[in-house]
Amino acid sequence: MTQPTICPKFEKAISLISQKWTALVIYQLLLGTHRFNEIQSSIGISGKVLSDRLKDLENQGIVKREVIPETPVIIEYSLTKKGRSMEPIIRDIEKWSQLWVKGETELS
Amino acid sequence: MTQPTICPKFEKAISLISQKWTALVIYQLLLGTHRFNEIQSSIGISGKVLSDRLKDLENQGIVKREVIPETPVIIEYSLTKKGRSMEPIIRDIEKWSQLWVKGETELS
DNA sequence: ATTTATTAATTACTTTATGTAACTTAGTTT
DNA sequence: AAACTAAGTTACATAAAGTAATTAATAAAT
Repeated sequence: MTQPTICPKFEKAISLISQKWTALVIYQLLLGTHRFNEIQSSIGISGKVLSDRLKDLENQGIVKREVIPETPVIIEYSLTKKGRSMEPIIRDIEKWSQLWVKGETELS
Repeated sequence: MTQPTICPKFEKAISLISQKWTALVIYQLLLGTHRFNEIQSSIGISGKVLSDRLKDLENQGIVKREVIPETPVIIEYSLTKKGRSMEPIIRDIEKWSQLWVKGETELS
């Protein structure tokens, strides 16, 4: 009995959004271009992990890293077209959370 | 300068789907009721982690665990209404993956 | 000219999560 | 009785994430 194997593309996508912080980074960048420290303080991620995530996302073509040769140098992160195409996923999670997730003060 | 803090409900939802295996378990249960070993072999998760995930999902009211008093006992897992309400999220990920994720053999 | 500050990281170390494989419990077939 | 199956659990190993100090490059302050 052969198992109906899961589509590798779907699996890749799932492992992307199942990686801690990835969805929140994308959520933040959906609001517009941000600098490293801005992302860090807005979502509360450590520098180490943010650095890792941004590299991953850049390698996957989801985030664009731009060096602005001001003094001192400014590094801007933004979503590519592929990155922006994930907006519906994030919005669905947002909608679902408002309908189904209990807030901190709500009982049962 | 106060950071616009992220909605706690949204954060909860994000941390739910950002947990490894959670989305794949839900994906599998969207196909219908399954037993422990069926889920295990269909998505390739270890017994230990599947056990953890099912407990979490049950506590959050996303999965229902039903003991069928056959001999030997059968334990069936299925989605609750809340669980089924996550279908759009999963389907969006599925759609996105087909459009944007490169398969194994595809170059660049 | 040296000290101090800032940004975008990196490094070393700790804690938490996940993976692996053997074991358990209860009932079942040989 | 020995072996099998389902649904886990346990002990141990590896990987991922968290924390805090450090670095490199440049600027501003003393």
